[in-house]
Amino acid sequence: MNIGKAAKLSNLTVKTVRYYADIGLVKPLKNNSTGYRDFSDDDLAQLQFVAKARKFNFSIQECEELLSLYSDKNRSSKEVKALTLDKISEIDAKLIELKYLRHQLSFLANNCKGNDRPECPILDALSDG
Amino acid sequence: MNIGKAAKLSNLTVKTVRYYADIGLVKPLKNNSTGYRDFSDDDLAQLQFVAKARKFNFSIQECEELLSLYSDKNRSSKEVKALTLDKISEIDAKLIELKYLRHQLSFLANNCKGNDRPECPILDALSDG
DNA sequence: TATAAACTCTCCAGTTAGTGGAGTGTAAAG
DNA sequence: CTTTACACTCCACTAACTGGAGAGTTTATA
Repeated sequence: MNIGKAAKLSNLTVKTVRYYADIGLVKPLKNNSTGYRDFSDDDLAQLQFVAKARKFNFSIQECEELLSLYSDKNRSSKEVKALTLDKISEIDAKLIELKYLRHQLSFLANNCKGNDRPECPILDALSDG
Repeated sequence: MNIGKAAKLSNLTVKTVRYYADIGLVKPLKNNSTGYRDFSDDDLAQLQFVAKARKFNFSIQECEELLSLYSDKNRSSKEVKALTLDKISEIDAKLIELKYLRHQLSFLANNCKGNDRPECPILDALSDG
């Protein structure tokens, strides 16, 4: 199938699919006369896989690892689980950081009257050495 | 003062300070004979301000807005508060997204034995159309 | 059959917020 | 007087795309 169809069926943009092909994440055949990429059903499955994994916050490089585990019939589930647990830890760290940030910002916002006067505890906090 | 001192006093790297000067976020004077940047106390205050705001997740562009509000003596605190509330909303959205992600990933991880066998519900979920 | 619309291609540039390094010049210390 | 520490510019790179130009291809319509 052409790139447009592959993109539609994987919920990715044409640009993104082309990009994935450029970096070798998928390897569609190429029609020599037209230069059009030709995506097989397998290529499509890979694209769908990557699209999902990206939504799960896996980086492109991690997607590559997952893809190779995915296509390795002799894989162990251990590695995939390890990768997933790492990702969960990352998310936990990010959650802590964001919660702290939110706490600080809402404290500042609560102390700011938000009126037409120049006094602003938010700016004071930011400029406070 | 020279860039090294300005960087140290604002907890930024020299590279970052130079970058901020390049994009015009601070405007230190330049010694014509040596080419060295010369940071005033005011420049330093701006750098410290930006360093803090960046830690609060404000983008460079938002830092610019905050800086101009900061140096505008006739500013109203309204705008600053609005910017801050926006930032809090952004953080909230990100928190929801991450919590959802975490939920899904830990569900998958819990169902994956993580042994030497190839069966892996994580990969199954990713490849499941 | 002609043409217009829709699709595809490559290549280049830009995005965010810096970081790393090469090559070179300047200032301070021993 | 030389070493060391600092400063400079310029270029390339990061992640993961996105936008657009300019050109070729395929399909639908008049």
